Amino acid sequence: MENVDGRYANMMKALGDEARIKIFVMLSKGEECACKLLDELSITQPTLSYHMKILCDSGLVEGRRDGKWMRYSLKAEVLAELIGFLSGIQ
Amino acid sequence: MENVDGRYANMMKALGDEARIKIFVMLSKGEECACKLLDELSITQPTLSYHMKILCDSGLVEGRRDGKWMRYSLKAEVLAELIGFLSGIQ
DNA sequence: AAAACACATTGACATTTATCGATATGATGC
DNA sequence: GCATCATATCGATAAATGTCAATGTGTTTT
Repeated sequence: MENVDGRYANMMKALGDEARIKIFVMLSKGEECACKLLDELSITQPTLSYHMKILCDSGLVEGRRDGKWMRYSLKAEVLAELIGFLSGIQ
Repeated sequence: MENVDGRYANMMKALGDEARIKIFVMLSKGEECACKLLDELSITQPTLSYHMKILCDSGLVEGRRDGKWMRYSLKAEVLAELIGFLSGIQ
């Protein structure tokens, strides 16, 4: 999966899930801790953790530890890349 | 799956596959018949048909019959919607 | 240092997905 | 009308995915 198409396919696969796209939209308001995301969604904590890993692996999201919490945020430049790729089509 | 997030999640799920994103990029050069797509990809004819259905169901692609052939093309306005949605994030 | 908190990882499981061979459908040409 | 070509559908199957309860890990609080 390490060609160009694969990279973008991977990003879109990451966003191709309703829970994850909701998370992504929430993060567009700014950095959020996992616990905050958790109580906006009807999923368990392990499931959230699973989705966050997929989002981070795609490159579209990053997390940092802040004491007990994990704070997640968008990587705007990666999203911009994806938008650029899609805009290049057509 | 009929809320807004679901609609875009569905589009990204459609593009979240390497074969389908390749198809999508091919279609960006203009309308193509299935047979042409088929010999650019290392998949069987039923598998291509399966992928085309997913792309069409997402709204990003449409097909029309032309005699024996099916000609597929991008729906640029739907792609533009998706790009607009992503651009609204961040 | 023990308890509590926030999150990640593991193992299990059901569902979905991608794939194929075989077959059906629809159009064209003879 | 029959053979052929292009595509879709069906049935089967293996692999990937999303989900959870249970448990592990790292951090803070008492």
